[in-house]
Amino acid sequence: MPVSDLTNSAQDYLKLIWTATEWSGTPITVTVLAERMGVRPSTASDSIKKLKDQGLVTHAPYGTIELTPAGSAYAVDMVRRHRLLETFLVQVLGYGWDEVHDEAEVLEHAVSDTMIERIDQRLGHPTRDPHGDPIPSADGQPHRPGAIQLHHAGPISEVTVVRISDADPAMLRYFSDIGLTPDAQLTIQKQRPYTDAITITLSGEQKNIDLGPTAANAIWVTTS
Amino acid sequence: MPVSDLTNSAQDYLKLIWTATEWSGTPITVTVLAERMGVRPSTASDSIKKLKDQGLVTHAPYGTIELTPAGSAYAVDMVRRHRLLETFLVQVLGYGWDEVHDEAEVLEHAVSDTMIERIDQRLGHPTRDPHGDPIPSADGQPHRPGAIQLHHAGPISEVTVVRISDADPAMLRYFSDIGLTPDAQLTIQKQRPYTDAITITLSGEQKNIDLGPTAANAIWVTTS
DNA sequence: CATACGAGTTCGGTAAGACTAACATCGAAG
DNA sequence: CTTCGATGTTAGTCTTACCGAACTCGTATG
Repeated sequence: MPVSDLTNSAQDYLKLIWTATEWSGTPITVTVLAERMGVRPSTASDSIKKLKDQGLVTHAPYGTIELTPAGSAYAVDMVRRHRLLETFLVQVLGYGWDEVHDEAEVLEHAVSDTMIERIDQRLGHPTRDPHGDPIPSADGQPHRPGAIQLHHAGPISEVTVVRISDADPAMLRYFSDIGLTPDAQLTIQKQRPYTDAITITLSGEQKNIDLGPTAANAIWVTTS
Repeated sequence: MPVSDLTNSAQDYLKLIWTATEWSGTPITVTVLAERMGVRPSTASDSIKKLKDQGLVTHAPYGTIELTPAGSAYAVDMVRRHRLLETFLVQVLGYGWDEVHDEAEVLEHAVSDTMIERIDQRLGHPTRDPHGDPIPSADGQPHRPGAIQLHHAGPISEVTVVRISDADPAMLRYFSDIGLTPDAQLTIQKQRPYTDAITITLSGEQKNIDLGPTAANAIWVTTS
């Protein structure tokens, strides 16, 4: 049963539940789901019930939301579509990495399986999208278990940027400007106590950069 | 007001009304509209009423359907989207000309104006799609007034194929196989009386090809 | 350990777009 | 000039996805 059997809305919910737990293990709540989907909690609650009836999520009233294997498979398929499209837009149509998210958000529901395969082929089966997020292969889903948010990394360490959340285009443009992209190396200078600000230096430069909590939470790094 | 302000359904109706009169001057009827949209006449009738309320078509009950200038502008925009996408799929993703119609039908509602412009640029501002249909420029709509259906061309004439309707993929594959594509030259050998069949020869070959009325109506030619 | 408050749910209601069934109109043929 | 069949319209219903309002759960705090 192809992912196109689901309504666009169901595809969005599944993808969102999956991505919410991709980098942080905490399961998502109805309220957060509603916020990210731009709908009221009552709507999200309704939708979850429908997904449950279809066997795509498990959810006891007032309890946590988890994907079933079937739901997870659909979610991974949507994530694959989204990230392949983002990569395609950047590499073939000259988009900037800050412009692709919204376009891919719409396209992922519209393109056929055939088109996704041809895009994958045309791009040479890429494994990461422009933000560093892994592109699941046609079957299973990979993961990058070692990564943590910059915000939670200890001081002093030399780290490598693994992925940057694609949620905020303006923030992405700023990161572009200062050279902060996936695979960049950086040093965490200090974490001031009682501040959420964090100071970093990019490898090869000596300029200090202060990042607030929003930015520091959007950047995932690894110490390897 | 961009075309994306309309519902997908409204976009489809306008495009269909426009394309129905692009090559033959006769205005479309509710029943034909319903058939081509794959809906019941009652649904088409409802929809036309809504389009009328929005000032996009003129329509007296039981009367003919015509686009207003505003409706026509939206329609041309949709046609441009469709044909640019078809061209893009063939040239960039290696689709066959018989595969692109359905994919473009969905994508035309999903891609942004920005993406359409980048595709246009990437393709070098093409003027005809893979089936020979003219691609309207960003503003006005062109036409190819001299063209007539092969079915209505007199005998003996040497003619040039201008466009081939993209409605039937199987038929397109057959045309491909025998080398019948836009810009092909052909001679009409004879029109048998009391038959809808027509016999043609492609330039440079001597094999006779018989075409039934469906095929002969899908091919538009010019004598120039 | 009671309760208040935030999180979650349930319950009508709306809008778009589709359907079926029943009704209205037009026009051609007798 | 009437009638009948094809074409078109109206009315009522369904589904999906959303909303607001009112209700319920459960836990953190006083």
